[in-house]
Amino acid sequence: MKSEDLHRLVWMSRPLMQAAEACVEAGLTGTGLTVRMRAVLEMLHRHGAQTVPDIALRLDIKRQYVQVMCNETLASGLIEHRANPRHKRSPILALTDPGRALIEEIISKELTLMEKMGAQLSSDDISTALKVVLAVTDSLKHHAGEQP
Amino acid sequence: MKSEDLHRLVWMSRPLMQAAEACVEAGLTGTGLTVRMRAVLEMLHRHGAQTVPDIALRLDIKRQYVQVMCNETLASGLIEHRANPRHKRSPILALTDPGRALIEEIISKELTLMEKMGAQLSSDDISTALKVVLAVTDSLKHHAGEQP
DNA sequence: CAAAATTGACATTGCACTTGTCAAATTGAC
DNA sequence: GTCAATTTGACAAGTGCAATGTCAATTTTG
Repeated sequence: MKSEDLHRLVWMSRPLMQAAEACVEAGLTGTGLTVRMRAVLEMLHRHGAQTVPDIALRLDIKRQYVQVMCNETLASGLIEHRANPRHKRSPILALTDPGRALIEEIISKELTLMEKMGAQLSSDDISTALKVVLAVTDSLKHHAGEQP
Repeated sequence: MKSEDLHRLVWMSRPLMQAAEACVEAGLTGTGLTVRMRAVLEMLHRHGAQTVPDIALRLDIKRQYVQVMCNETLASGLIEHRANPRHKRSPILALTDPGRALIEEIISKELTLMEKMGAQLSSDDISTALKVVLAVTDSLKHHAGEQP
């Protein structure tokens, strides 16, 4: 039945996330990257150069922690400071060439894995699943927002 | 495209989980229950009376932590010890009447919420999404298991 | 029966993130 | 332009979930 399936789907999110993070972590061995650093690189790759508070907004975690993540990544030389015309105190973070090469390689490797994993699933089913998950996440967020 | 959708789906697991846990937590206010205690009650409700190590296996977390969760729940009177014929040292945990009533009420409330949220989604889409998520979780687990 | 495994209890630790605070810099209202 | 409010980076402390390590009691197995 519909509600039971939805309930099961929602409660699968934790095992799914754990399995996903374990895989990502496994794919990172040898790169010297941590999962946190990967997240920073991906944000800059997907949404372009931006400041620490921008990333914090997108990841929905506190800017203080994102600062730590970014400082780590800066130390690795995979991202760098750029002058921010809109705010002298808050530099824009941008991928360096090695950083861009690395995150593109990582994402490409992950996509290859996704291809293998999705081999026995239809395109339609996958896009349906994505649609449902996006909708449910949105509903849950709105509901939790009203609740308190 | 297929792999990109799958990639996005996998990375939605964290936001989905966070939204879900926030909603569950919100639904628990007033019951005096914590999310951990709810998990214990649900295990006993779904899979019947069982021991701490059994629950740990099902939740895939270490028995030592499950022990703590269960001791908390025991203190609340929502579950109780039963003699274990197979192991004197390891009592079987069972729902008390208040415990059963409470977890059934909570799950029923959650299902009602799922009904509302799933109103604009088709039954087929939801069961497809569940199928995909289960398959992907399984694939990821197997992949991570081979990797090291 | 002796050795190995299971279990509950307790202590310690790690991790991911939050919260709080400060000072410097920036922005906005007037 | 001036001054209060906001933003930002840096640092310190705290929180919650869970892993890890260990011990003694018990149980299972060879």
